[in-house]
This record gives sequence, C-alpha cells and structure tokens, in this order.
Amino acid sequence: MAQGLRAHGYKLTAQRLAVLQVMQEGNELLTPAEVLDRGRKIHSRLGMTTVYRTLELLRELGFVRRVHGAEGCRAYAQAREQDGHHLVCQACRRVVDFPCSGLNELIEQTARRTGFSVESHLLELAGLCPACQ
Amino acid sequence: MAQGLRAHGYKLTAQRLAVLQVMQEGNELLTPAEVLDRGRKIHSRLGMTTVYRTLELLRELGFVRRVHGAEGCRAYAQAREQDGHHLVCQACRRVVDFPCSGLNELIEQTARRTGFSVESHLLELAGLCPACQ
DNA sequence: TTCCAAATGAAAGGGTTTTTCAATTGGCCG
DNA sequence: CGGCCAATTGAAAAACCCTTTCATTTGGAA
Repeated sequence: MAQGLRAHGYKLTAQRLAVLQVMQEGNELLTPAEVLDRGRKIHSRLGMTTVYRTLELLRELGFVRRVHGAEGCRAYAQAREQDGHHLVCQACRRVVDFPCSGLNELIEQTARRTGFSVESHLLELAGLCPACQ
Repeated sequence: MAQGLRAHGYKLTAQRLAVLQVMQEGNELLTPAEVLDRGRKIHSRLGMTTVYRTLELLRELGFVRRVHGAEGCRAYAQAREQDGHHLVCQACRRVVDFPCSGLNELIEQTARRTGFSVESHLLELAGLCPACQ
C-alpha cells in the first residue's frame, strides 16, 4: 500500500504511514475519529484534517472503501478484494470483503428494464460474524 | 400514504401532509433541506425538526427509503416497490425502484462462504436515466 | 365543546467535516 | 551532502448538519 502511494507520486510522510498502518492492521470498520486515535499512538503528531484527507486519498487509490452502515455513514475499511463489497458484523464491526460477481446479472436485468445505464453500484451486507452469533 | 399514517395511529397534521405531498409528487432524490423548502410552499409553518421527524416516520412505515448516494448520505425517495432498492440518475436525480429478487442467491452464497448470518442488505445503483443519456 | 396526549418549532447544543493559511518537510537535483 | 520548492500538514475558524429541549399548539376521541 505504501508502494502504491509512491507509485502515484505521493510523498510517504509519517502521517500517511500511520494512517496506512492503522487501516492495515485490523479488518474492522473505523470512523475517522477512531483512525485518528489509533494513528496518534503510532505518530503522535497527527491531525484530524490529515486523517480525513488521507482516508479519501486511500479510497481514491482503492486501498480502502467507505462503508455506510447503521452507525453513521462515514466509516472506512480496508479493501482487500479488488472491486468487491463489504459484509459487516453488527456486533464486533469486523469486516469481510466479498467479490461482486453474481451481481452483474441483476444489474443488467435492471438496466434493461428501466432504460438506465448503470455506472456504479453500492452493495453492503450486515449481520453477525461466526464468533458473534 | 395518509391513510397509512392514520392506520398506525398517527395524527394527520398539516405538516405531515405537506411532507407527504412533497415525497409523493415527484420521484426525485430529496435532502431534508429540499423537503423543507418544498414543504413550506404547501404549509408555510413547517419546521426543520418536523421534516426530519416525519421523514424518519415515513421511513419506518416503509413509504420512503433513505438513499446513500454520492452527493451526501442523507437523502430520501419515495418507496414504490415493497422491499425494493433504488436506481438513481446521477444527472437529474430521478429515482426508480426495482425489486430485490435475484439478490438472495448472492446473499446466501456469501453467507455460506463467510459463515456470517446476514440480517440486512443495502443495494443502490447509480447511472443515467434514458432522458439524461 | 372539552380535554389531553401527541405533535410542533425556535433556539440551543453537539458533533462532524471542510476551509484557510502559515509553517513544515519529503525527496529531487546539483 | 545540502539546498530548494512544491507537496503536505495541523491549528483554528468556519460551515454544516442533525438532535435535543421545552413551552406552546393542535388533532381527534369522548
């Protein structure tokens, strides 16, 4: 992920590396405030503004994805699957990626029926992970 | 929809009827602020607080649904399909409902693979409507 | 008509996200 | 290695959005 930043011409600052590490070390859903808290344990001089900016940057690069769960609409999780979606545990906030294959048929069918051209889609599942059931 | 409110024991106030009418008269995506603006043309004494409360009430009753689009995460649209999802035009914000049948297979497959029990899902499509293409 | 629980909205409160701008810094280049 | 500069940062302020509070109003049952 760090190499990814590099490759796109972004500087590898201590702040970015801290946010990166936070997003990589678990697979939980994290709000910007939580990322700030955890990030400060890695690099004490880390500001809220930078957290917001870095999370959006990582999202643009496809390293993290936003999750619109029940608990507020601004949370981020690591994107492990390329072009995948999230399945979130409502109890422990653990996140699992799953591929979006199988959705295409439904999308095409809907596009045909409505005449819309579908350009993007958002799919999220919520439930209980094996440990929390 | 008004009868629905009645049936659930809610009072039919002028404010609720105004919000209701706003949500019924188009099939656009509307933010609470937009609902307030339009609602005030129908009933000038309408407050922001009531708009928020009424939209949530209508959502609980299944008359409207929240949409988490690109442009902010709090918008509402009329729910025409029972238990359906939204397809939003990115240009004109027109909204079309589509049934969620066909998604169940994907959900079950994902549940089996991950061991999660899936309790809810969120699916939204975005694109261009026939007129805007 | 009377009455009261339900409903309302203005204002205050609270939290989150963005903007601004002066100071800092990563990393290219000589 | 050291200088340089555009990229980056963060504190503070501003902007935004949503919820709570509470005194007042009101729908509709009796």
